[in-house]
Amino acid sequence: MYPSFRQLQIFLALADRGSVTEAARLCGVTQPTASMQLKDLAQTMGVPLFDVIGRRVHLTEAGRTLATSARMILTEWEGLTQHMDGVRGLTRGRLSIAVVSTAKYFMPRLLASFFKQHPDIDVALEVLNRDGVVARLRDNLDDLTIMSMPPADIETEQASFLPNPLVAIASLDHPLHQISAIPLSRFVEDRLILREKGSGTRLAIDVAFAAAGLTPRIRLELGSNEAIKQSVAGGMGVGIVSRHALSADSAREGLAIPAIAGFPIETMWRIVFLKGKRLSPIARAFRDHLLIEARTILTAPSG
Amino acid sequence: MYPSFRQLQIFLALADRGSVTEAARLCGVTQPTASMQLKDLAQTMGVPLFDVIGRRVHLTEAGRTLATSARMILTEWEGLTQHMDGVRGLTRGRLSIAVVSTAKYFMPRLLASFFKQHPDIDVALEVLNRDGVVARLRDNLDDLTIMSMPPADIETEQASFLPNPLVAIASLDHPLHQISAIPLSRFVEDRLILREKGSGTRLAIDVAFAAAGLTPRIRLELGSNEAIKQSVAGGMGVGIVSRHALSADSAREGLAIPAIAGFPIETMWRIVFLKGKRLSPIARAFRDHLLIEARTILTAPSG
DNA sequence: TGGATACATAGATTTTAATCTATGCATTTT
DNA sequence: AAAATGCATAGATTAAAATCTATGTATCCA
Repeated sequence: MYPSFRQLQIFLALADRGSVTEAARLCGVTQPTASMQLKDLAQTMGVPLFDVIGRRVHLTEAGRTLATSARMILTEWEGLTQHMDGVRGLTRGRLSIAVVSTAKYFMPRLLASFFKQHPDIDVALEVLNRDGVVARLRDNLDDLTIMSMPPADIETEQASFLPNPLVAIASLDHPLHQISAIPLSRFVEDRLILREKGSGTRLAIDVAFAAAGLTPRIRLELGSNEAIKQSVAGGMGVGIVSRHALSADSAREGLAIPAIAGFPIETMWRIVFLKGKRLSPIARAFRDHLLIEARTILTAPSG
Repeated sequence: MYPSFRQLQIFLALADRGSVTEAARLCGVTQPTASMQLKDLAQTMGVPLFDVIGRRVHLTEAGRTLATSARMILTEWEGLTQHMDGVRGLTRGRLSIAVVSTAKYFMPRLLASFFKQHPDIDVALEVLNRDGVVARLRDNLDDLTIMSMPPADIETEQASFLPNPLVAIASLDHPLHQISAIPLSRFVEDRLILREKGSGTRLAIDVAFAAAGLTPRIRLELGSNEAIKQSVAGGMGVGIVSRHALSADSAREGLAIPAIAGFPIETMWRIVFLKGKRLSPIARAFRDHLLIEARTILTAPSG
């Protein structure tokens, strides 16, 4: 029913060279082997592919047709294996990552350094809030996902690669700054400006407060860190964001970080993927890149 | 190094159905067999092609790439086998024939009746003088050749399918017509108008004359039967042509056939091909057609 | 007419391919 | 928790694939 790729290869060699012996040599087999394979192939096709007149081999019409198809098939396979070699060798391929919104502040720099090492790789970076990322994780839509609060109801493999401290922020003129060591109980007297439920930041905050036996009172629930910073700087209240959401000189943004007991809330950025998933070589390379380089790159002068 | 077509087939089934068990059923094998084949294929590629999360199968990026190539390869093969089935079933294909120039008078009718039975067949009909046909025969450029005088220095297979009588012709007012039984010796007193050396007609004439211990004296040597007929009708002398070159009513062309001893020179139209050549199914069909139908068709009212 | 060349076949061997049944393990559903 | 579903592995069997050496036969060339 089907030929073997080897048979096609030998047949193509025959078509090119016009000689069974030559074809055999080209394919690294003995002449009888090639002869046999060609015979089998002809039988598979059910039509004579060539005839031998004297010591010369002539392809039949059917043989020429087969040669064309065989060439196409082997070329296709050749291209595919080269592509796969590239993937294995990390010179090309596609890397798809879903990250939680706060990660957008540092992922670009990590990606940039990865690009330098693997210039031909395509990266698709999906930025969503935690719920969105978890949904993609569940459906196995990405090579890797990045978040701080992996879901407990899905079996995953995880690797931490960077601290993700959540800090309290207040406007520069907020009364909180007059106190030097602020107890958490004092802090929660204010109603807070926080990320929405469904965000990782919010989940971490809720978990931390619950552990202290407290529930935060919410003034404003916002879908973006920028919106929170703007609101806090505008004097609408105190908030909590990841330190990564703040620039190195937060005062310039009109924000200060009061020293509050229990802060920063220490979480970690994690690489997360479904348990049992076999990472592609590229994904593995990127994971290793994060594990090894994240601290270095993000504490360098430019970061 | 190479996969098997079967593996590609199973993998495509997997890609379509998203389940190993389904793919196995589709390909008519047990689940473990499919599982094994897929594993082998992945190993051949050197890259994971899919991962199993829970009871769901997800193709990897590499898997999708392979699926595309596999689909192309199997489609190509599918098309090819259909084509070959057509060739085997004589519904399509190409038939290449080289015929000696005199055969052009009757080949069209034989081809027409063959077309009726095999309408999708392409025919390439090459018309040359005998030397040209022999050259093509030697190089095995055609499925079949048609001639009366096969070369003796090439080993060929032959089959006669039709008489090819060579007749003497003279103009209607030629003095030869006053004689009732013309001896050959009288005939050769005239200088003759004949086909060129290298034509089959000429060769047959030379052979026949040599057998009678005579050599024809040549007045005019022409490359076409039509030219000979015109010259003879114009009174330039007597000639010899195949009866096939004459219409049923030769008088209308200004020609008569004097009754000369030794005429007509009886030769046969032959199907000729190199010994050892394996005829394509179409060529075989056409050969059979000639052997069976030639007399019938050419003696029918229209011929 | 030898000698060289080229394809085919025969016979044998070794490998590997393809497949099965049985079973294990994880996940999903009831 | 039990039943059902789905993939993987183990172990075994059978088939056939791929290959070799040796040999036969036809052809071409000098």
